This record gives sequence, C-alpha cells and structure tokens, in this order.
Amino acid sequence: MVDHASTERPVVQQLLAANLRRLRIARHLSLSELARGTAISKATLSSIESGNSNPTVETLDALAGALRVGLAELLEQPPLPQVRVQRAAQARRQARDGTSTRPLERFVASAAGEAITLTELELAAGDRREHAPLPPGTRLGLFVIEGRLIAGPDESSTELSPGDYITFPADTPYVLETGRRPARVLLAELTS
Amino acid sequence: MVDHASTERPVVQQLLAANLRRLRIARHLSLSELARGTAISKATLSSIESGNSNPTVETLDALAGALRVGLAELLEQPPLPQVRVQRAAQARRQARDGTSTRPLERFVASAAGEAITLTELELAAGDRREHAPLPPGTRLGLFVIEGRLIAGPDESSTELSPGDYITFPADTPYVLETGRRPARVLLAELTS
DNA sequence: CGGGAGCGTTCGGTAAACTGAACGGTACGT
DNA sequence: ACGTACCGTTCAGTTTACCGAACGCTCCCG
Repeated sequence: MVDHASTERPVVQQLLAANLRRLRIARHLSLSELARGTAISKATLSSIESGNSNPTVETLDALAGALRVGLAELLEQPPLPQVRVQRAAQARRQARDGTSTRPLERFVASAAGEAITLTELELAAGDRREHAPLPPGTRLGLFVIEGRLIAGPDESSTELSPGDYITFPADTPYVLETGRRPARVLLAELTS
Repeated sequence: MVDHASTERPVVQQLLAANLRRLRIARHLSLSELARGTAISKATLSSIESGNSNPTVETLDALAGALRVGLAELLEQPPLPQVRVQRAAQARRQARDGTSTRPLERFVASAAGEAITLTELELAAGDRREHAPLPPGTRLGLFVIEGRLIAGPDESSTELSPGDYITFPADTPYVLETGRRPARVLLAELTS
C-alpha cells in the first residue's frame, strides 16, 4: 500500500494545489490575506492548497481574479523554466593581446526599464540559501569562478563547477548552495 | 428589475456553457453520448450547458479529457476566428497577354495529407444554409464571381460583393446565404 | 397510426464543497 | 515570562453539486 490516509486525489487537484501555492507565495500573500481578498474562507483555501479539495468554477475564477492570472495558469502544468548550461569544457574562448575573453550573455537594453547588474559574490562553505522570487521577468546569470555550487530554480537546480555558467528565470524561488569549500561567482541580474 | 427567475449566474459559467456546447456539437456528440463517455450524468451536463451550474475541477477535467482539449479551451474566451477580407476595389490585378490574373491565396502543400480543392458553386436566390463543421484544421476560401452573399463563421459572417474574397476556418459551423439574386462563387477547401 | 429509441430537461436524495469558529504554533514587543 | 497578533490547520453545520429516475418531446419504422 502507498498511503492509507486519503483516497488518492486526482492529478488536476495536485496541480492546482502546487500552482496556487506557488502564485500566492510569489505575490507575498498569506493564506489569510488571500482569503480576505477573495471572499473565500481560509478553510477552503487551506484545503485546496493541500490537494484535498475539489473546488468549483466560481471558486477558481475568484482565485484567478485575485492573483491576476488566467484560469489556465491555475490548472495547467507550468512550462519548465528554460535552463541553459554552457560547460567550461565546451566554452569558446577568444584569446587576444594576451587576454582571454569568453562571451557569456548579451542583453539588448532597448526601450523600457531594462537593466543589467553584475556582482561578484563570495559564498561561505556549507551554505544553503533559499531566495525569494525577484520581480516578474527578472533573470539571473551565474558564473562560477572558484569552488563548487548548486544553483537554479528550486526544482531545476544544477551542480556547477568552476567556469560553468547558468542563467535562469528568477521570478520563482531559487536556491544557492555551496559544498565543502567556499565559492566565488559572478552574478548578473537581468531586470526586464 | 432585470430578471426574476434566476439569481444572475457568473460570467465564467456562461462562457463555459457556450464553449462546452460548441465543442460538443463540433464533435457530433449528443448530450447523452457525452454523458456516457465521461461518467457524468446527463442532468449535470444539461445544467452546465444551460449556464445554471457551478461544476468542480474534477468535472471540468473529465470534460476536457473527453473532448480532447485543455482546460483553458473550456474556460476562456475563444479567440475570434481570423477573418481576412480582400476587397475587389483594393485588388492587385496582373494583366498579361490580354488576361488579368489576381493572386488570392497560396498554400504550400508540404509533407502531410494537405490538400486543396476548388469548386465553382451556383447558389439559388434567397437561400440560407447552415453548414456543419468540417474536419479540424480545414479552411474555406470563397471568391464571389457574381451576385451578393453573406458568408463566414456563424458569428463572424460578412456581406460580400462580386470580386470579394474571404477565407475563414471551417471547423466550426459556418453559413452561406444569398440575397434576392442568385450568386456564383469559387470555393476553395483547404484541408490541412 | 402506435410504439420504440433517441434526445434534452426537470425533480428528490445524497455526498461533499464551502463556511465560521476554534485550535495549536511561531514571532514579536512589553 | 507573558500577552498579542498573525499564521495555517481542523472541525461541525449549511449549502449545493452531482446522481438516478422520471418526464415530455421528436423522429422513424413496422
């Protein structure tokens, strides 16, 4: 037997539960606040988020409205964040005048309030940090200079070695974790 | 007062009702057949289609599964069918060797079972025909040679004069209607 | 002209979605 | 330490979504 407690809830409810929690957290809303904003009781919301309820269209619609998303965002599998890894071994280096340059990412900063921020981070050994989501549209780029490191969106985090570069959307929770040794990384924050 | 019978049903339910009916009809399913295929009672389906019910996610999911669509197709406003009209007055004609050619539509018939069929139709005067949906992906093109004519998807039908050309998706119900005089049209059926 | 088969709608009864209130747990200011 | 304020969960009661069965209807075949 797998579980004796509940009677095996359908997939769509699990999906809804995960989506709801994710969207709510991303908006810094407590379950109680959301309840107030939607005229849905805390009890119902709690039940839905735990995957133990089978809400009606009306409830779903109220939720989608309060979270400012379409109904599809609540009910369908969110597309996996596009993660692209460029390994150090496969890097194209350009040596010139005694210096070696390596192109990583180019962002065209056109009309609107787009911005690029570069920061060098020194991370202590054995450190794991869950980071809160950044504003929608924000991406992060990480270049590992020294040490090892696990980084990426919560479910898609990847182990990185010196020279590796990873970029991922940072408007969902993400993690930065070091191993036995400290790490130095170059961090690029790309605000759209 | 607006209506004394029922207590003003929410928009999303009306939308669902319309979508469900449209999708069911397009698949040539009776309400009873759909009930059999989904393990949902006729009563419930009837209630939903009339906009008087507030179904649960589980019910919606079963429906979407049986109709082979995503949940979004059930719950969200369907995009208006893309209708493009090229008026006779604005037509680009190519005269050559005494004959005038006018490019209307070019379909690349590549790999799969794509096909193009051209038919000349003679329509009697004062004739209105509701046509059943053709297989999914099928489009129709109509070139009016002589007479006037109202044609297009049910909600987007347009009045056409000689020389006008219209093309629209024909996997939803569409109409062909003539006025006081008979009409000659060139019909192109584009099966994807 | 029956009558049988299909349709979509209407009607009580039951299971369950939703509610409001109470609960235990954590964080913070006095 | 204690009270306060908030969090998310749990529980009994009410509302209602869903079901099965009956209904009226149209169509078609004997």
